[in-house]
Amino acid sequence: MQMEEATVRQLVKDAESLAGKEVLLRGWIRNNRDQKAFGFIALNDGTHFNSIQVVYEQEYLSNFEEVARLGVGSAISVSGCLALTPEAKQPFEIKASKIVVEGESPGDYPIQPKQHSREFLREVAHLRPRTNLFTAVFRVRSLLAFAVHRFFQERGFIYLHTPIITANDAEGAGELFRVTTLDPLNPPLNEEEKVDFSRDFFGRKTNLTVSGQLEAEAFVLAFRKVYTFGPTFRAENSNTPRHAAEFWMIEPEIAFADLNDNMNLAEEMVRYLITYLLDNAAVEMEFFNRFVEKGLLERLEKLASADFARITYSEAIKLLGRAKEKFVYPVSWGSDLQTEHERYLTEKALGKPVFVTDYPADIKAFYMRLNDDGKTVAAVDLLVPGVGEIIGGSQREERVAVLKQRMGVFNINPQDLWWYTDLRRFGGVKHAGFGLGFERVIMYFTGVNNIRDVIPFPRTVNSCDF
RNA sequence: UCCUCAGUAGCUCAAUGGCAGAGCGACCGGCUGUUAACCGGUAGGUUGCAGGUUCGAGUCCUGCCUGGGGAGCCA
Repeated sequence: MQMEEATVRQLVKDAESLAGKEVLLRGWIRNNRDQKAFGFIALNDGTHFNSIQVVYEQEYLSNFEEVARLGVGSAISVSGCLALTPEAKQPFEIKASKIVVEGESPGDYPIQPKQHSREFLREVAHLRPRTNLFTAVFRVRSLLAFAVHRFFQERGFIYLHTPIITANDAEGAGELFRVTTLDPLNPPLNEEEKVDFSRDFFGRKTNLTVSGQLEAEAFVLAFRKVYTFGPTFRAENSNTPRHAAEFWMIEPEIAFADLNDNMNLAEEMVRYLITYLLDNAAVEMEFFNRFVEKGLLERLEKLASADFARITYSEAIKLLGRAKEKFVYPVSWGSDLQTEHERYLTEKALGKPVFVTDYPADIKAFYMRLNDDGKTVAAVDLLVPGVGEIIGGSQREERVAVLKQRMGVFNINPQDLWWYTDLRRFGGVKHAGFGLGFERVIMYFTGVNNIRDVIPFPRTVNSCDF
């Protein structure tokens, strides 16, 4: 008789009613402890953070010896009876009547039933999803991605796929990855003996996108509310726990909206995501709270209920000027906030997430709307304790004349972005948006403090393994 | 890119300039309810790489490589 296959997720949910029933499970061994005539296997079947204890006995298994020798990492199918064990560490276990070895794992399997360093696990990135930490991290990553879509879809946003390959060279958001089919050893040359990109695949210089914002602005003037959620590429030589060459960014854009609407959206979104996680990943969050960052849950619950702070850049400068803290970098109006300043603001002065708005125009991008004072732009950064900047956004400059003047200041030829200025000519309205670093949100919500540990196969400077 | 710390067994780490070790893992054996099981035994090393100082270098010096942390850039 073919037994119906069960999952650990189902068992956890319906343990009471399934007690005494025969079930079939398939999964991977996390730990195997054999004794003379019986043994215990911690089995993880991938459907739940928790592993299930399988009890096997010589008396009931024809292949007891084989099972007892199975190493960590081996794959098996288990048929057995679900037994409630209220007095034990685990609420229930499986008494095996049959175990089929699906795939053995020899003694050089690198993952042991103990704590490994994150650095070591990065070197075995193909196996690390079989550890508790990465099981939890990538479950949360998946849940958060879904929550992002749900948040926007519930509010009538259109999900927009902006191009991965672009010819936009104008935004200045960091170094670009060139996309080319030219032979690097023998490229075609023009009359000036320089590489002739007109003979490249697209007939021009192209690169991987550093942001979908400009394209999102085109769509927001048709759909009113749009968001992008996709990979982004920066060829920066950044060596920090917060930067990757390939990461995912969420970029909502809203029309008929100003900077305040923008912040309201950002705040509502961050809160929504936290609440979603606490409601849907309780086991994983409890794990992070215990083993990754003590007090994480308390911090997030507080975050979900308290308002974020909002201060202008000029207020922030005053606040920093009055601080007793000794800063390495001087605080002065006109220069960008240093990491130590941002940390002081969000961690010490205010002790919660803070929107800093209205930065000096000189240190922000050309597309940000010039304020009436002529000195600042309607920009906003969201700073959070521990991680720093997770959101950067602005109200966009919708006035053609001002936009062109600002392009001039930044040495951008308006012809190169003719379509972008066109958007202002034809029914342009005030609009705003922001970019949210998806990985930084995961870091912030899980306490995992290195971006390389929240990306399945991270790409960073000098590292593109797997 | 700059500053800083580190690199010793598969993993986590010890070793005053003087015999290269432990715990875990692996392998072999024991154990009637374990749960990072426990107990006994065995194997396992070009001390990141290349030079140098020294009677003698894992240890000191120089360069390089790799990794962590900090800074810049940013999400």
